[in-house]
Amino acid sequence: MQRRVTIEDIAREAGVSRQTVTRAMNGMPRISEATRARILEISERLGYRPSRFASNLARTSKTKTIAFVVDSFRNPYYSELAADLLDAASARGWQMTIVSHEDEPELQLISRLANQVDAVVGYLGQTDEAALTAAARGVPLVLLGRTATAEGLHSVDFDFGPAFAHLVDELRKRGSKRFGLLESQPLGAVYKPSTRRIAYEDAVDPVSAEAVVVCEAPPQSVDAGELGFNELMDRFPETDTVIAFSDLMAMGALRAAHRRGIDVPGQVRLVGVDGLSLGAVTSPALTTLAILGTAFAEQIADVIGEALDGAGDSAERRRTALPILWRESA
Amino acid sequence: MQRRVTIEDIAREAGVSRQTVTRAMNGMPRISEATRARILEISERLGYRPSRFASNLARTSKTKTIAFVVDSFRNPYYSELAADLLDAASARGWQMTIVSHEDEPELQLISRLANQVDAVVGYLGQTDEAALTAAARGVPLVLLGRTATAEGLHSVDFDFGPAFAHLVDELRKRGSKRFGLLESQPLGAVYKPSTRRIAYEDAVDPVSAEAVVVCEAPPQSVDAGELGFNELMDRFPETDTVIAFSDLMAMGALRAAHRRGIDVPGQVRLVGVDGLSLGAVTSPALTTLAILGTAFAEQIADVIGEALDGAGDSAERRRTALPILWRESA
DNA sequence: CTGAAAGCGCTAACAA
DNA sequence: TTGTTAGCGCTTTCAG
Repeated sequence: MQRRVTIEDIAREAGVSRQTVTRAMNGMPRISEATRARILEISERLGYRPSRFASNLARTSKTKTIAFVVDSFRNPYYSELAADLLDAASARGWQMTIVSHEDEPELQLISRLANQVDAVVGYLGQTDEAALTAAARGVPLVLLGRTATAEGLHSVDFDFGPAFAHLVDELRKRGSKRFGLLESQPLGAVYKPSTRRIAYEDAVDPVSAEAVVVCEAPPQSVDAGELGFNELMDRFPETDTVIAFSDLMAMGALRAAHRRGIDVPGQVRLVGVDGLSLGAVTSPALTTLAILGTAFAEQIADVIGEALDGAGDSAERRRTALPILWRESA
Repeated sequence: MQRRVTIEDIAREAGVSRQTVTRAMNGMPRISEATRARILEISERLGYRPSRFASNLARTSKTKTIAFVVDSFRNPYYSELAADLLDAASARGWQMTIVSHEDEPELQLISRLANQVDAVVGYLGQTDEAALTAAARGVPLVLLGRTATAEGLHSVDFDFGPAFAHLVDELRKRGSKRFGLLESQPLGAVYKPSTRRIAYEDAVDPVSAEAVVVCEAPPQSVDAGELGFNELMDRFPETDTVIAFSDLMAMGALRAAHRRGIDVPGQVRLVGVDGLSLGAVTSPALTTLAILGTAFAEQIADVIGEALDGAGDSAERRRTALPILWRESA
């Protein structure tokens, strides 16, 4: 392996000091155009590449980088959230790197990230909070979609309770009587009702609370939604309003409805959860309980900001409200 | 601003040397469990956060970070490409940061990135190659969707010529006679036929070559596709095969076809370009000239890899083939 | 098992 | 306009 070309080499070649090279390279003042041009020419000839670690170490204002961890980046929910977060991050002058942890064990991923970024945010599944904190080795961690309890752990969670209560209320005003629910479940896992489901059951009448289908195949997918909708309508034909726990599933339900000749929203109203922009291009466009959007991303960014500044003692914990995005399907 | 807590502070507090602290923090051997535990406790109490710049500077194997620059991350084409690229990057042990350049001038963005990452790859619009190279200050640049000519600039371009020839050929075999084309154009820009259009015109018969609609409103959008399809069918009712220059436009065309009661592929065959996974969930599913996929991402990653290793002298330039993804719409 | 010394490559502050 | 002197905070030899 070749020794790296440093400013030292350029300085020697040009017969100037390292400082002069720095000035030339970074477009700083107090240097003559002639020497700058000469140095630039030499650095190119020598194949010089600055070391960002060295420069950031020496520099007073260091660039902040945060890592956003998702399950799979192919899920539009994550990519849209990433887009929102990216905007919020660059508005604050941060870099954001996106990491998907397909196979790598979560704790290992976190400790790897810990010496590459200044904060880690994402949907982390690991429930042992002490282990998470330990793996982060002092780097702030912001958990999404759950509420942290351990000291020093930050989190932004959703307020599903009020959201479902409000949604069901509004739907009733529009004539909904019998609700049905489409939930999905990771393949082969032991079923455990989600916080969403619990919030939903609190919001609807007892009969509706029974009409729940838990889709088995590929969770959160369009196919799961299609399968689930069919099963739901077979088992609970009275259903006049279907709530799917993700927009992708709702899209599958929409497709199933088309195929069965069920008019949406004429015969069955359909509501998703997530707020995917994709939901706007289906026909009919999808009404949804919107998680995504600038508000959520800004809130996350604020939490990160405080975590970055804070000495690490006080932990930020927020709960975010979910507005209803009325479109055509309900 | 507080002075930062360093290993020095911990060492002093613990009454050991800095090296011992390093050993404790990084889980290195040759240290007793007792002192490790004590040091970890102290570092937590003091709120120590390692400096990734210092550690990477001192470390022999540095982590590589590449930046992927896109127009807007809300376009599924870019987010799917990002996902592919992310896989290729993490397989190589690289970090990837995604940057969208909404307002920031491109050259400024590049020179900013130049001291934060080890390579920049993306769809860069700037045509002045010398300016690009200068802005990158020695950091390798990989241009996508165009072919670089200047020295030291890498690129991965598409081979539209053979792709369209092959596509048109295959479609003819399936009975297509009259082709129509949907292109889109940035709002308010002077129209300049794309390389895709030129390749297309070379592939079809003269009459078909006339049937081209350039959509004006939001380029590459579903709406543009819908508008364009309507105009195309009004002006060229003989058309039996529509090629849209992006999958999103094709999705809009599909919607328009449904609304006009035109059966796809029965009356009109429809083909998109991009290979979005989204195209698999429309009904009928979208046939497309696939850009996306592991092959493209791997090719890009290879180019980046060589750029990262290479002394910067030889430039890698590749052209990638586009396979046809036959689904239901054609 | 622990410590001392010597950098990693660059920039800030000052002096010339 | 240029050079000098100190670091930035950490890890890597190599001794002890």
